[in-house]
Amino acid sequence: MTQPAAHRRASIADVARAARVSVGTVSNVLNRPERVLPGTRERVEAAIEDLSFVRNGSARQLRAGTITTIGAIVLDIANPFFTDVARGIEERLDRDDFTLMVASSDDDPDREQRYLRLFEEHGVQGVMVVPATNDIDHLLAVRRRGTGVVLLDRPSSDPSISSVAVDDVRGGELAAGHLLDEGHTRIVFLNGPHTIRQCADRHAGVLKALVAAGLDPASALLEVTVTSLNAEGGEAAIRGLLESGDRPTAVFCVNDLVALGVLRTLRTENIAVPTDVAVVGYDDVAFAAELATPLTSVRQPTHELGVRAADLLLSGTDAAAQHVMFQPTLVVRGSSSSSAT
Amino acid sequence: MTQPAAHRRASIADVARAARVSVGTVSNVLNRPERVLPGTRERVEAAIEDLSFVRNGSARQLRAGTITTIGAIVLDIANPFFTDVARGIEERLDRDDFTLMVASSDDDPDREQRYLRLFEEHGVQGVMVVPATNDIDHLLAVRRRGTGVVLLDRPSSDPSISSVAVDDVRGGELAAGHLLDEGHTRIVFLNGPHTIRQCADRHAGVLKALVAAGLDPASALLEVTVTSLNAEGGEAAIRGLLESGDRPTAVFCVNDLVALGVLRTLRTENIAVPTDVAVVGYDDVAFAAELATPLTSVRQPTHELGVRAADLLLSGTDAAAQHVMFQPTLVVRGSSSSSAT
DNA sequence: GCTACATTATGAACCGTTTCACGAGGAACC
DNA sequence: GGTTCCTCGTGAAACGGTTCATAATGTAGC
Repeated sequence: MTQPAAHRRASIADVARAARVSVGTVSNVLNRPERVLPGTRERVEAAIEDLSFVRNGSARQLRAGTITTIGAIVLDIANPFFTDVARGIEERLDRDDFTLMVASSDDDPDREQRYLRLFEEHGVQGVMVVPATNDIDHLLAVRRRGTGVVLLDRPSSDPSISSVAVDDVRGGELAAGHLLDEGHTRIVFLNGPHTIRQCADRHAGVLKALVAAGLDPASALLEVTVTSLNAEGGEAAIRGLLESGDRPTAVFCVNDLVALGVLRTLRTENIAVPTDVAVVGYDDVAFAAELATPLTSVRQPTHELGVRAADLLLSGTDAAAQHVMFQPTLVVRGSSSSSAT
Repeated sequence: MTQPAAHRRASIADVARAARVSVGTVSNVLNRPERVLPGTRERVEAAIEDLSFVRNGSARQLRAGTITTIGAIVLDIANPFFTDVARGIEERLDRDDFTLMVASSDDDPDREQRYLRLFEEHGVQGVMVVPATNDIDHLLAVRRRGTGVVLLDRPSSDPSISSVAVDDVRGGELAAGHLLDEGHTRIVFLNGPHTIRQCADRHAGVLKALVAAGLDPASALLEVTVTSLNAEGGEAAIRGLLESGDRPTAVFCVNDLVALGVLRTLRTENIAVPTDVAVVGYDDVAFAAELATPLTSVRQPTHELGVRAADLLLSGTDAAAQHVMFQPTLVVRGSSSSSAT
């Protein structure tokens, strides 16, 4: 039995040698088995097995060109919103036998760039990105070079790039409007940085609601930027507010994880929800309804978002870009209204 | 201005031509800029910009050999347990400037194979896998061919493959033991299929606790296999039990998502927790403490699990395999004990 | 026996990088 | 002025597949 050189993966040439055929034949066995005589095929297959040969994807792709993989870059892989979207994407891709690779940018433009570059250099068919910054020039460049790009959870400002988003202005408006309806006259908004479009939009929505109610945003709104968009960030933010003596009566959180941190803190501080402080979240994650004080939240069609995004990427490499905008809905629960179910 | 051929990405040769240098020089500008005279370098950089050249990752890798990426294959990307682990992995990889690609197998051995193959063919330095089956021969084969493999959340039965796991037998024992301590004499265990090692192990732990308490498992334990390991699966399972008239007094759920579904259902059915039914979950996800009835759960050091796994993969390609086993702890809350805080 | 035509197998060209031995042109030194 | 060293830049040889024109072989038909 011929041994391959130690520590070197067997190549197609090794297989060819072992099976006493040419490399072309091995390649045919791999890609168009019907073209090779059963006897030869078996010999080749035996050699493959014997040498435990694995195709070199880089070489294959270098010559063949394409690959049926698409990449997704989300802001935070630990955020249920994004993973729900990812499930939607996967579901759709599966139908066309595409595979999905997920990477997390952590809101860091550099990391986003790094992964984007990695995906592009490896020739994925397309990337779905939740951009960490407002500026999408780098994505336009990727698009121009021939890789499909779909913006996730963010309307596209450019006609050449498709996008699938949920109306965040409307979401902010729904949340703030609800709090105002409940009689609050001042809202604390625990938001992320405005460099994240969703955050800026939700802020705009809040303003819209305040103005519609005839309030002056300067006094009726306090926006606090949380350090990280998760429970720890929410906890730190609300704790900061409480310690400064500025106890809010209504808190709108940019996502449910932040809201979770807020609820947790309010409970340990024995502050009643919604009597003393009303809380509204965003995303309506699975556990929102089951919390100690069920969380009022803005629901987004996450799964559908992912499915649709994958749809756009698969269907139209050449077709004109499409911009899909879903509408969010408000789910009122006990954390913001004592009259809620 | 020279235009590259339509629909063909610019290659290093195009750049060389445009900058009137050799391909070797372009490569040097890309990889060891200090070796080329500033003037030439600038000319090359201008050409790169001009042609919006992007390295072909396949070609690069084909020649250069390695790549600083590692792949992770988890059972369910929407499960917080796995994404928390992924965060841990990322944190560790970042320190060494490695990148992480995550894929989700959905408990499907075929999908696991597909992604494993994809990762291996593309020459990742290593893969971290939560295997969907008991049989890990395919992983051994990958390891033998030179790609690093670390088993995630699953003790390795093979000396050549490192693993990082949490003692699931102990976890099952803790959960069941606690329920028995609370006075229950019959436990319903909503478990996943035993083909998933974690499920089989937790079951073994439950048995151990029952036997230690002098009970006969045949009558003191009812194991129900849930269709999917999430809230919907939990809801369906408990609903099935209730409709069959077999109302349990103590339910142990294989993870917190399943427990969430159970709690949700019990609440809509107006069944009191823990008075009528005690519930224990597994994973101690972030929201467990904040639920309407705070959920008793088995806590696993998820983040640490990920960090340690990445550690093993990065440190020891050649070093002997290591098997790390963490111990879980039980966090008692209101869902299982009226005396809990 | 000769041509015509499938059917299989072959081997070289090619994909786009990196790497490396080598050459050209100075500078430095004796 | 000749030798030695350096600094830059060159060009061709890999890397490991796929593809395609071509060769070898066999079969049919006349």
